[in-house]
Amino acid sequence: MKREQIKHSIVRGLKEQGLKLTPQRSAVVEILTRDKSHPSALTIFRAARETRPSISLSTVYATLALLKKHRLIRELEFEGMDNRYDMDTDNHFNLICLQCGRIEDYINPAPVLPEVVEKQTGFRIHDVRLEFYGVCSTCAP
Amino acid sequence: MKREQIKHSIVRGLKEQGLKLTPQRSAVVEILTRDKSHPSALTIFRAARETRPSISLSTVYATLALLKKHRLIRELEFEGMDNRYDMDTDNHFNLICLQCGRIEDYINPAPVLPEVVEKQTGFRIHDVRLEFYGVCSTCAP
DNA sequence: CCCTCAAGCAGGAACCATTCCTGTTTGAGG
DNA sequence: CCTCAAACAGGAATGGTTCCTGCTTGAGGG
Ligand SMILES: [Mn+2]
Ligand SMILES: [Mn+2]
Ligand SMILES: [Zn+2]
Ligand SMILES: [Zn+2]
Repeated sequence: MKREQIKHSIVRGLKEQGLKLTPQRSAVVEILTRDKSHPSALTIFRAARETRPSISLSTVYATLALLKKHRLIRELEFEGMDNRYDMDTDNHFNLICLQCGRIEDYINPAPVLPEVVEKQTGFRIHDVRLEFYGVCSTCAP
Repeated sequence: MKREQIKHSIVRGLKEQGLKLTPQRSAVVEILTRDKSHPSALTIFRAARETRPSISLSTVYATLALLKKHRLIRELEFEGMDNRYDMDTDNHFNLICLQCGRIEDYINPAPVLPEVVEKQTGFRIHDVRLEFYGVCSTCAP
């Protein structure tokens, strides 16, 4: 799905749940959409303050928690690194650069199918997290 | 690789690096080997105190950090859940039960090959993290 | 067999990203 | 224009992990 489409589906998701699309929330969604590096709460906060100087870090966290709760975004936790947020909730690989911290997407043509795992193991799957850690092509050309 | 084999390779790894296999470290490794649920530092600490009542939580953390540093074990960080430790550093899927917190292994017969991703993206891969979140067969029979 | 000293340890303080709390603001609906 | 619940800003609290300090241990040299 394209980023602009995902953005609209997030906004739609908020409305469908009877939640308000306030300027603060709009700013957070906008940044999540524009910043392809899977930004952290602090990064989003700093970017949001440029268009909306009075926004607080609490509100950014609250908005991210809200979006996460309604499964409109994905929260990724790391070791020794702030949490990062992924606007794409579809199953895909994230390539995490240990040098610059950027996280890019990698759409695998033949991903592992949860259904197959469920059949084999009896484990009921809700979410999938697929990650490669390493060095991106920009950092090691 | 079998658990007993992995245990020996951890012990061997310590010796190869000129590190001491103290009773405290031995206890931590032993528990990591025995407990298939990918235990947390606190869980390891509590189990270690049964055979070695004077061991401190600091030492458990230090030992885990040491093993991690030398890539003999794997640290897994989660949202709203303590870090967990995986004695198996090979690429495999972890099935994480959101109800009981247990983490089991799933050896995929056809995993995604890092080499393929590297060739396609130019991203140099060091580590792989593959996880399914859901409910295990014990919790939802 | 004892001494030395660096590695390792126990206990507790400090850290800091995230969550929680409280009083204030906002704006949709009446 | 009023009302009131939702949302917000600012700041305090939380807690798993890391850091710090002084003490212990045991391998290796004399
Ligand atoms: Mn992504
Ligand atoms: Mn595992
Ligand atoms: Zn990079
Ligand atoms: Zn379970």
